[in-house]
Amino acid sequence: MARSRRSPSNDAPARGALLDAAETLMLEEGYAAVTTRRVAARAGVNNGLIHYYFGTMDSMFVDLFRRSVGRSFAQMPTTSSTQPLWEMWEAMRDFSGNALMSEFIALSNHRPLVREEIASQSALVREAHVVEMSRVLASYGVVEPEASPAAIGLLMMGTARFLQMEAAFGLTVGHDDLIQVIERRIAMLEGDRIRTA
Amino acid sequence: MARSRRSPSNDAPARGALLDAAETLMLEEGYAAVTTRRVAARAGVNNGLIHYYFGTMDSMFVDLFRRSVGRSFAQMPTTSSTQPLWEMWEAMRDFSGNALMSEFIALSNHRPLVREEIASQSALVREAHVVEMSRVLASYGVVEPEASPAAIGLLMMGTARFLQMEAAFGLTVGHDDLIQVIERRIAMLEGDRIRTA
DNA sequence: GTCTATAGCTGGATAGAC
DNA sequence: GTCTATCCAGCTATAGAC
Repeated sequence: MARSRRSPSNDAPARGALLDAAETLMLEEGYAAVTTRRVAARAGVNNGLIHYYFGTMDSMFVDLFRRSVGRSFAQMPTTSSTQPLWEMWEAMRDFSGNALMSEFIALSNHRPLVREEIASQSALVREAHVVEMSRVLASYGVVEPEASPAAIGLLMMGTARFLQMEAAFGLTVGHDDLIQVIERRIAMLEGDRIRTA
Repeated sequence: MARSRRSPSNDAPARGALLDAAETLMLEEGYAAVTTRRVAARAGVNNGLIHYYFGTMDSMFVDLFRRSVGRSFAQMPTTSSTQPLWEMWEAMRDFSGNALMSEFIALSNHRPLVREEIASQSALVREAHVVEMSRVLASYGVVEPEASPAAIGLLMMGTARFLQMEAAFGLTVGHDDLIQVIERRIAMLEGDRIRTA
């Protein structure tokens, strides 16, 4: 397949390096540290290149967010999983994108473009979650209305995020208790977690 | 009681006006909008005054956070509440400090002083929550280990925060479902919510 | 206490050489 | 594509007049 010659190219090494640098900075020092100069320095290129590839910083943030969402989608448990609930729960808990997401949310407060992107992408992600959760619960014979698939998904997601956020501040009181409550429920449906690794 | 003459005074009108202005800016446009110039402009004073009262911006953020935590403490359900769980749940849900808290968390990522302050204050707040929750559950005869007081508190808090965050992006799928799940549990212990107003 | 003025820095963005 | 050089805006913080 012949390489198209449109400029600027979408898969140039420097472009990816810039996104990587921006993501690392965002995780390590917060979004306020993501400036043209610092991103470029970490990527080992000149800051002018950011505008060459992305136009504006707004646009770079949007591209970075899209890349991150794409990854989390690719990581979602497949239909053929043997323990889909366990896998969802683990994905929600250890997904390092949680920290990144917190930064994007704060960022969206003063960058309308980022805000719109988060809103639309999040709606898609949640829709996919609900579809998957409904399928899984139906297969286990769980019926409403004790808790709808959407509610269960929200509960797991909210808990995972909150625990992670607290832990980042050294707060862990009650964490193990809450994790056990949730995992006991999961185990009732699909048994103890089978370690694959 | 004679007014002490230490300078700068802690209850000067300008000082409070500056904190109010900073809080409003933080909520409306995110912490990045909280600069000396913008805060001073909104408070209707000169930006030099910020350094006069607080020294540095770091220090101003810490003072602002303390004030906010103090308020949320004052708002906590009292021991004599007739429906303490309902009141806690409502305080967790509509407390506008939730939005402010998100900003402080993001801010803490690159301001060590703010980070330490949040960590220590949050530990105190959670401790108070657990004590209160234990007392309430014990009075209802709820026993462990189905769910410890700390776990229940975490679950409510995490859910309240997550729902509010999602709602800020226009995401409300499954929210009513989840709220009902939680409120049904509360109602099992202390009956339907009695409207006081 | 509150102001003006300013020093000194860092940021986003662009023009143009290579 | 990648660089150097540069413009202009906005920031924190301080000095000193009132």
